[in-house]
Amino acid sequence: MDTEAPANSQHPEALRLWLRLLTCSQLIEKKVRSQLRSQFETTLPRFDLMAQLEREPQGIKMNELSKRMMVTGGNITAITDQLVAEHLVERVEDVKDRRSWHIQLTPRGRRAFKSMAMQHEVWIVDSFGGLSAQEIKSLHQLLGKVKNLNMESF
Amino acid sequence: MDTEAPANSQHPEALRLWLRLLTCSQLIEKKVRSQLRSQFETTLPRFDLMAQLEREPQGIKMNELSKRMMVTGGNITAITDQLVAEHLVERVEDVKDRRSWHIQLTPRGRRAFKSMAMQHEVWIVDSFGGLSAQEIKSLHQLLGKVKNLNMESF
DNA sequence: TATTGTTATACTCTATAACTATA
DNA sequence: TATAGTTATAGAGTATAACAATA
Repeated sequence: MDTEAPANSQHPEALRLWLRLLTCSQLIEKKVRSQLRSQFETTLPRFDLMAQLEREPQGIKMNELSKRMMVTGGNITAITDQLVAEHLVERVEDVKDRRSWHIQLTPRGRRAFKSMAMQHEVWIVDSFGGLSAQEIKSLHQLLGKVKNLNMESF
Repeated sequence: MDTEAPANSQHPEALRLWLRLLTCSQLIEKKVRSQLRSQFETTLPRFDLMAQLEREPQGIKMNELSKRMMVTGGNITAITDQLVAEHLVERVEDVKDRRSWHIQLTPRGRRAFKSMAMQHEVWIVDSFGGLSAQEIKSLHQLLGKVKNLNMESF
């Protein structure tokens, strides 16, 4: 694997970078989870699923949700069941393939998501509030490289 | 909260940055967790706890482990119990305060950690393998700002 | 046969709160 | 009273594998 790396030069730096990346995402994630719970009585995976649907009004198949959220299918069924029970999303039949569904936000789900998303945006903007527009851009770009590197093996 | 931010200018950028940060840490974390399980039959919190101890030969109190790992005390007890059962760490009495312990790696735990850490380093170096030393440094520095911003409110 | 989604299940991870013992 | 750690418990989050229906 690791043979091209210049002998033990940037290894400790990579480790420190990983620890810091993990700390950052944990700090923000904990904040988002606890706020979603206390303010909206919901969870991050449920919010994520609704966020996916909001961008695709025609709906998304279970399969595709599973890929995008990087979890296995059984979990998508469980989250969807909950949201259906609360009338926030619905399963719409696929006329061409009777095995699959298009999951869509209901009008109520759309309204609920909008009000959550507004607050969510405030939490996130706060989390990066000390960075300049340029710094945000740099971070985004650098993390783009990291993402591509690690998506390949996925 | 959000009043100083230049009106709706960098909000979408902050959101996109957060999604990308989360994706990156999830990709790497999934890889590390699954490798720790398949190669060493252990978990990330157990590895983390041992990593903390490795840097402090005199041992660390439960309390302090709880802060560093950002989880509540009951969980530290549970992880420690497991590692004690496998003779990888030990609880050493504190002569000055009979309520507390110093948790230390045993010699066996030290050996076990060393062999895991070598592999772990390879996984992490791979995860950032496409970045130059300069890019790693920039990322580390930018994430330092993010960390400080979000540690305050912690 | 392969694929879509479901069901059943088990385990990890975590927080909360009540508790014991020391300080 | 306050603090260090433990115990008990509940719920989130996830993966695996067997399954039914359809392709």
